This record gives sequence, C-alpha cells and structure tokens, in this order.
Amino acid sequence: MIGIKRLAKHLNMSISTVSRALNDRPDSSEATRKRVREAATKLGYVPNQSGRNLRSGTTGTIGFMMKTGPEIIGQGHTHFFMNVLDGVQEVLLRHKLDLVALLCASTEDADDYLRRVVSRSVVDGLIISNTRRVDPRISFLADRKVPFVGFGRSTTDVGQPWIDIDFETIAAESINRLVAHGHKRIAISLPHDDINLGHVFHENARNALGSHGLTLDPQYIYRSLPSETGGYEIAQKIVVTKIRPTAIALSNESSVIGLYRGLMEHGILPGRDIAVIGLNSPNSRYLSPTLTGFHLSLHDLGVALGEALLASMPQYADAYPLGIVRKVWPVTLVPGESDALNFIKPKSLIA
Amino acid sequence: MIGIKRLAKHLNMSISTVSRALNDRPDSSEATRKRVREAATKLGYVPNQSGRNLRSGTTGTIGFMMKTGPEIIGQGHTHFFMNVLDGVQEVLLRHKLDLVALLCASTEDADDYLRRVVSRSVVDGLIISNTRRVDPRISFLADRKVPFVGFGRSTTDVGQPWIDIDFETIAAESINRLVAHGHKRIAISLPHDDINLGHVFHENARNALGSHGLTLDPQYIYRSLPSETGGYEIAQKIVVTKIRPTAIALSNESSVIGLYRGLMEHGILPGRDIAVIGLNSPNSRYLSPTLTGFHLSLHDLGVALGEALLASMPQYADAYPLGIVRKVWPVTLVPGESDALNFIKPKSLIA
DNA sequence: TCTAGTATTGGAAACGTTTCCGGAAAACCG
DNA sequence: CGGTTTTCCGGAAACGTTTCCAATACTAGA
Repeated sequence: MIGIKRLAKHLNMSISTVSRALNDRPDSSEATRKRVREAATKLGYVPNQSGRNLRSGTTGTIGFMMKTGPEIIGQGHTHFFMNVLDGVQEVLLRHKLDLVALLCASTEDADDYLRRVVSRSVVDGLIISNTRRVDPRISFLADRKVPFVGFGRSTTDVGQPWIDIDFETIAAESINRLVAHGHKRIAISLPHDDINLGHVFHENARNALGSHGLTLDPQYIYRSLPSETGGYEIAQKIVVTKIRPTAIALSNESSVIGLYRGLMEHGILPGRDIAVIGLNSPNSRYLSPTLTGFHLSLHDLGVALGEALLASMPQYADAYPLGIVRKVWPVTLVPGESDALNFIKPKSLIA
Repeated sequence: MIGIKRLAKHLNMSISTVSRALNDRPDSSEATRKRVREAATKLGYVPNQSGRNLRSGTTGTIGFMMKTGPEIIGQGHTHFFMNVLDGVQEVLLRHKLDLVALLCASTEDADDYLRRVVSRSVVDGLIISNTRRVDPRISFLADRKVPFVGFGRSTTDVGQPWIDIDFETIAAESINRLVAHGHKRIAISLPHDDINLGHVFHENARNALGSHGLTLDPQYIYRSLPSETGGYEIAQKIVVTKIRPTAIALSNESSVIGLYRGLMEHGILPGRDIAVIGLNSPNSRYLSPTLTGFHLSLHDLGVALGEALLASMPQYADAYPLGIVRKVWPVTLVPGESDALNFIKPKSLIA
C-alpha cells in the first residue's frame, strides 16, 4: 500500500502539491496534474479513505437503511428497491459517492440502529424508506443535522426533502375507473397502520368514492403485508366475506401475485368474477388475465431521490440548485384485462 | 460532537488513559474504567470511526456485495439473502462489527466495483455470493489479502473458506425420490452456466440418474433465472416440449412459484400431471398442492458464514478457532403433495 | 527596469484515535 | 526496611490526508 507521501517523494514534489493535483484544485498547474495522475496510476496509488475522512469529516458514502430478517416489509419489494437504488447509485457515482445498504438486524431496534450509524458517522447522507406516519427517525436526523431524504412522506415534518409515489392518483383513479365500470362494492388493500402511504391511499380512495356518492365499507379494507403472501391472505379474507366486494384496488406491487393465486384456487377469476387494479412490476407481467395496473419509472425515481439528497448537502448544492425537493412521483395507468369492462356478470360466487 | 480530548480534559486524565479505559485494555484499572464509561455516556461521547480507522487500519465493517438493477439474480432471492444476512449480522454484532450491503450499480462491472471497494478499504472483510465457476473475485481478494468467505464454492481455489448449500444432496435425493415414484423422464432446472452451483446440481443429478440406469436427456435441462419469472418460463418450455417430462427437480427456491402458475394456466397440476420437487421458502408455504421441498435454516447458515469469516480474520481468530471453514450446509426434505406417490395416471397432456 | 500582481509551490498544522515508552506509585517478598 | 516486581498513568508519536499560510517564480504593465 502506497501513500501520498511516497508518491510525493517519487515525484520529487511536496505532498501538498500532489494532493492539490489529485483533487484538481484550481491552484495547481495542468502540467503537474498530468504528471501526478500518471505516476499515481503507475504506482497504483489510491487515496486512503480513512485519512481523508478524518481530515475532511466526510466519508463519501450514502446509506440506505433497511432491515434484515424474516419479517421484512415484503419480499417482492426487493425488485422495487433494487431498481430505485440503481438509479440512486447512478447519480451518486457521478460525484464519486458510494451507496451502501445499512442492514439493521431483526434483533435490533431500527431507531437505535440509526442512532448508532449516525454517531459512528459512517455516511454523509441517508435515504430512509417506509416512512411512518409519525417517524422519530426524521426528527432525529434533522436534530443531528444529517442530510437525508425521505422515500415517502410523513406527518413528522422538519422541512426535509422527500419523494413519494403518487398514491393520491393511484387511489383516486383506481376508484374512479372501477366506479365507471359499474362497481359499487369496492375494496382496497392497505399496509400496516403505521406506514404513511396507507393513510394517503385510504383517504383518497374514500374521497373518490364519496364523490360518486359511495362510501368505503370498513369490511372492504384489507390490511396485509405488501408481499405475495399478503396478497394470498387477502384472497382468503375476500372468500369468507359475507357480501363479497366486486372489485379491489391494491396499494402495492407485490400482493397481486398472491391475490391472483388465492382467488383462482377458489375459482374466482380476476377480470371476470372480480375486478383488480394494482401496480405493475416485472412479476405482474406474466399474469393472466393481464393486470390493469399503474406503471412508474423506478430507476428515474431513484435518480430523483439521489438528486434530492445531493441538493440538500451543502457540498453539492450548487450542482443541484433544486432547493428542498418535495415531489410526488407520477404514475400512468396501463389498462389490462383484470378490470375488464364486460364485467358485471356476477357468478354465483359473488354471494 | 465531543472527542476523546475533551472527554479527557473533563475527567482530568490523559487521553491515553481514557482510550485504554474505553477499550478495556488490561493496563487500566477497573475504577478508572468505570469513571470513564460514565462520563462518556453522560457527555454522549462516541469514538470517531475515521480516527480509529486511520490509526488501526481497520474499519469495523464487513461487506456483503450485491448488484442492483433490473436483471438481478432473482427477486425472490431476497428473502433468502435477508435471512442469511440476518444471521451474519447477529454474529458480527457480538464483536461490534457492522454489516453493510455493497451495492454495485448495474452500469458498473462487478469486478471493477470490488476493486474499488477494496482499494478504498471501506471494509475489513467480505462475503461474496453467487460464486461463479471461475471467479476472478476470489483470486483478487486473496491477492490483496482481504479476508473473505464465499457463500458458495468455486473451482477458483486459493484455500478460501466457504459455506455452500448441499446441492449434492438436493440433486441426488430429488432424483432418487422421483425415480422411486416411477418417473423416468425427469427434468432439472439450472441457473446460468457461470454459476458454480449449477454444475454441482447437474453432475449429481446425472450421477443419480445413472445409478438407476437412466440418463439425463439434454432437452430436459431447463436453464432459467432463479426467479418467479424464470419458473414461469420453464413452464412455457415444458409445454412445448414434444415428449414432456413427468417430473422436474428445481435448483432454487423462487422459481417454483412461477412454475406452478405457468403449468396451471395450461391445466397441468403439479402432483397430478407432473411431479415437482423444489426448495422451501415462505412464498412456497401457501402453494397448493403443497410443495415437496428441501428445507434449510438460512439464519443459521448466516451465523456460520459470519463465524467462518471471523475465523479467517487474525484479530478474531482466537475467538473462533475453526481454521479454514469449508462446509456443505445440510438440508432436509419436507414431503408434500407436489410429487405425490399416487402419481402415474398420465393424462392426455403428457403426450 | 522596476513594481504589482498572478500562478504555483513547500512547510506545517490539524483531524481523532491508538500505542509505544518511560516513569511513578503501589504492592509484594524476603 | 530495601529491593524487585506489578500496576497504572502521562507524554508523544504515528496513521494519511487536506488546507492554511507564507514564499517563490513568473508575467504583465508602466
């Protein structure tokens, strides 16, 4: 391992000159920059991150916090995160920043873990997802002045930047479309009550129903994990509902797989016996009947998330003069067969 | 942010004494340790990781490398990883080490990324998964003397520790069982040819068939991604096979979901029209007919992986006198309905 | 040619921690 | 009680980098 000292000696320069050249400081000549760069690659010099961190107080890494263990938020969600993170990483790379996933063990409290990570100062900035309705992480990070961006909103508001999927549109358009198709008994799926998006979805679905003179029957609100398994459980619940809903609007992308499976085991075919609107994903691509679902560009969302974070970091703010980014990420409806118009031929099973 | 200096001044001690006390060095008295600890928590002192790193050359973090992006190895695999990582984290926490997932963007070459991570020395040790048949990462890490453990074997052998799932048993027992049930046209699923486990599975399946006087028909080898989608694609391929296999043994835990879906769309019912043996997972729990599959304790595997890594790190070797760990992780078969004994009533569809 | 300004450089301090080393005090032993 | 060992402590150097500051060399203007 060669350090800047030996590199400097080898070049017959002072270490300060070498450092300046390596970092493209304005007060270093192009000639020396070139010489230094060449020698550096020749000798295989790579700056020691710890030394750099110590001096500058930054680490050059951005963290994305997630929990490990069996009861993670939803298995299928991974595709989701992996695409978003890919976009984030793309932006960060441009600034030589690195993205790591901070893995909080299932045995450890998430808030404790965050505290530990922050005080060890292993990252310069953070992305937090699965934002809760009231989220202590937000106030904590604001308090510690750690730059962060929420992937999701929260009622805990410290003026932080966030980007959130447009669940308003998803909920409202789903309902409007289903009502237009003649449905009256419309169900929705919601995540755990803590999660903020559930409230957004709930409220907008209720309002949309209200605008058509309908109400949201509490028995048609199915709470479940946003996973295949969660969707399967919804199907089980639907089957035992006395007066079954004729349509359901889902609030996540994973559960539709399990929902289809569960419904079909009982001879209930989406698009014929029940209308389903959900979110598209690679896994929903092969569903039959094809899914009527909302599409969103996850990679681009990740890019936006990365840019929002950089905009909130003083060092990079001038490259991204965006101010505090608070953006609802657009979705577009892709019609399929699962909510077919020629519905309303209720088979016996719609008791 | 308070440093060790201010802490020392506040205690009227030298910083060396404080440092020793905080690290429970033998040459510090219990009395001072107590005083220091108390003052540290009272003042909210947390050691600066960068300073520590710089001095000691270690970072206190272990990395698990994975790729982000759309074409990741398999979405369902995540549950898999999340449980393994949970076990790893559990072990590491005992030694105040932290686990992070190193996210390699889809646009970046994995080997380049590894090189970058290592030279920036952001981790003290690594776990690499999806080990390939010939894996340059292994020789690179050995060359750089970075402690690591393979989650999976490879023909690239530098004496590194590894832990791998017992695909020998999975392949052989699957075959033996299917043959015992009277099957002769037995198919297997394999991942990309690069991946090492594919070769293990292939070879052992072939040998098991051979021991029964059967051969592995090349047309019954279905290559696919280890994902739901991959399983769905296998079903499509099965359907268009001239003389269809009567049984299939899967080499991953995710594809069975898509396989079931794809088969059932064509009226082919696992356990009646085709026998299926796979790997169990939370998502396979709700399959109907229930899956005959292999179970393995992922969390414990993670623990073993963590211990194997620590055993290979000089600093921790004395706590884990295991030498170089090379272990095939055991699996147990959980019988279900998908390979039911009362099979062999070939419907018309088994052309 | 001299001066003022600019471009580039080297020296040295600083970031926060650990650890080596010498020394002082205490404990032990005969 | 003298000497030897043990226990504990403080001073200072070191890890590798960045950056402030002063100094030098060069350029341009008069």
